Amino acid sequence: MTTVAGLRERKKQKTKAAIQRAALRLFKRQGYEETTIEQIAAAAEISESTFFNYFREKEDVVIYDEYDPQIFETLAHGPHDEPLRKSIEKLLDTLASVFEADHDAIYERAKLSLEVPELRAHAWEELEKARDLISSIIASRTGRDASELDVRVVSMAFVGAAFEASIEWVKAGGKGNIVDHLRMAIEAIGFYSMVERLQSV
Amino acid sequence: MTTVAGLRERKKQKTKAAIQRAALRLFKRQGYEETTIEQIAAAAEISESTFFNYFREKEDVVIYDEYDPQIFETLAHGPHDEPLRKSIEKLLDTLASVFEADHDAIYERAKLSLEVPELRAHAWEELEKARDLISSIIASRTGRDASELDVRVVSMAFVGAAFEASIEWVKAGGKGNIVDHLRMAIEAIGFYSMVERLQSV
DNA sequence: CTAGATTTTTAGAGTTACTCTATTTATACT
DNA sequence: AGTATAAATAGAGTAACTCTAAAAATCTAG
Repeated sequence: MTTVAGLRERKKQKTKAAIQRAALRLFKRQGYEETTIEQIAAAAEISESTFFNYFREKEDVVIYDEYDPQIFETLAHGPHDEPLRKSIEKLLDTLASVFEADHDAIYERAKLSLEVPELRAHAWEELEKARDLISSIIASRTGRDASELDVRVVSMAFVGAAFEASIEWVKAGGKGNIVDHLRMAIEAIGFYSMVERLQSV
Repeated sequence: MTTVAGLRERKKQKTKAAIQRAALRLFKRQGYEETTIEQIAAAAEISESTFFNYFREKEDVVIYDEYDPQIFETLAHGPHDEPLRKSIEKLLDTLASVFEADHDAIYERAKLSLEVPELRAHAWEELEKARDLISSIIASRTGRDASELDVRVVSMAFVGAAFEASIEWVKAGGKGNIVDHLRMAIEAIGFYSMVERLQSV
């Protein structure tokens, strides 16, 4: 059935990546709002229709992250009985290596996401997905339900911390280690004791 | 100069409120995305151009909240030397009375803001304003700077808690007291001890 | 290798939110 | 009452999307 990864499938991935590259280049040169889909399509040598085959909307071309599945995997399918602190450390390591491997593109996308109001609003949506993921992890660690208010609130605090950390990183021009900011943010909210408190209820 | 509040000004407020009312009625009946500006304008008996005089974009008609200034006032200009817990309690009281006074309209708007993806993303933007406000309050109470990472992270946690609390409230169909949810959320993150920790640095 | 099935790309027409400019109408001030 | 100012409107234009139908590329079986 599937030939290792489907030749067709791989080609599609390449096209998608090419569109994103072309778009980001244009955004960097002339700004997000000033760049039209028409221009992106021309630069990527595809039709406008094809653009919308790959990305549901203009914003998606910035949001789309090929590494997301990898990070998701690390978080969702780690052993659920290891201490939370350890799982988080693993996550931070994964993040660090991803950021290192593709620093420039990630920075450009992060910068856009934070600076273009429209995109910033959208970025929040992504955070809600992250919150749900964290919630399910905390839930499985504490024997609570992921849908309970206090579990969600704690996850939200974590995700908010991550958001602020990335703002800090972008502010610093992508220099320095985002993971350090993240660690500091997690400290500031006392994340681990929040989770412990959940456990005892 | 200004005749008590400017007849012109009051008329504008009325028009704005009328447009919002017409829009919300249509949104409730046929959904947000299914309602066009043309329809709203017709229902409010104004031209499309006028709609855009009052609201920069369609989303604003849901986001716009006449009570915001009041809440802002309570938060920003309270005495900066009273204990934080007391300021927060004051805020919760203000919120409670606002919610009671205009329950239905507020509920409808909250429901829309959380259910329409486009609006939900926008709602986040509002939360960032709230975060900044909280940051400046915490800053003035702790002698820290509102722009520091840990101060922002703590404020973000608070705002995230408020967001989750309002989700809970909407989920419950607007029944029950949102302020109770909020209190519980603030407890869950250990907000007050977070702020104390900021103080001691 | 060829024919048919399937998937991908494309063209093009239509909708809607929003912008801009210019004109008309309503309100306030002397 | 007449003039300055502000608000409402018409109308033309742009760009992001949606939908439909057809063309082109790719895969699969015989």
